[in-house]
Amino acid sequence: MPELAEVEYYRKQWQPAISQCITGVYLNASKRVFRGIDSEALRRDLVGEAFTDSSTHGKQMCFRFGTKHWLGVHLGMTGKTHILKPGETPDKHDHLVLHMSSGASLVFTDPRMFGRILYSNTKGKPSWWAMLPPEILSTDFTLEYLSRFLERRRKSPIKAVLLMQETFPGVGNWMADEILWRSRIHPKTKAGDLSTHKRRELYQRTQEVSRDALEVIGTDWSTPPDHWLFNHRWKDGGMCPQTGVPLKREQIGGRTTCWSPKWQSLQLH
DNA sequence: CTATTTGTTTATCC
DNA sequence: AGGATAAACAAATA
Repeated sequence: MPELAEVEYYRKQWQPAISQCITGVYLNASKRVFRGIDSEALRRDLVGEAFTDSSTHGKQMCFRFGTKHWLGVHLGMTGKTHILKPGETPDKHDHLVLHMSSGASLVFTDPRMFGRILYSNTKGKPSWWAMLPPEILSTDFTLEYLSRFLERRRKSPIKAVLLMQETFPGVGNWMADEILWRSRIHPKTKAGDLSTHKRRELYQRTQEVSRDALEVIGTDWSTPPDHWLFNHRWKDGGMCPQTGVPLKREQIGGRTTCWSPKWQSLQLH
């Protein structure tokens, strides 16, 4: 499920264990979520270290232990984090379990295993945590920056462009649809065909949807209000909250896309 | 049985 | 070279 707000929600799930020490690490190195990393080092080095910090960047999470242990968690399509109370046992898809000094355990679970664990033992930020694009709500995410990217991806449908993490870190399928609906832009519009006005609209709605999502979902996973597209977009038969007309659903940019005909008009150059 | 899934990486073609 | 597109990954759910 995870886009930027859901990722923020899942980051917070481990917070009750902040400042506790790791007393043991359970993992199964053969699971796909550990692809490309030294999971044996992770298991060996983390024991005895204290949980010192956590943060997110788009869909990436970073948990710090001591001063030089960096644990990256990407939730993929079905990843989750939660805490196991003392005495509770992990289930089939709990791929990483950190036993803490309180007796509780920090768990990363992911049935589909599109998620990924990263680990570095370095004094400063590892590259996977340092080499990241500007966040959508940062001051470096400007209209000019956004416009340059739209020009570079001018031949692609705007829906596909919004899903590109190199410039829209944390935007996923539902956020992209919400942004385009609020901007009144048809998802099939080529990125290069957006007028100056529509580019500004897209910029402002992208920041707005990020803020709204963090406030409503990122805080306590509340259900968004019915005046968002969110509650209407998931299955066939939904109605546009603005026009009352049935929403359309179709594959665009390889993903199921929902939009409101008439409300979102196709821009042509 | 089929089709679907809030994501990313890789291969292939242009 | 860089961009566009589709397939692959894997398991649950309807």
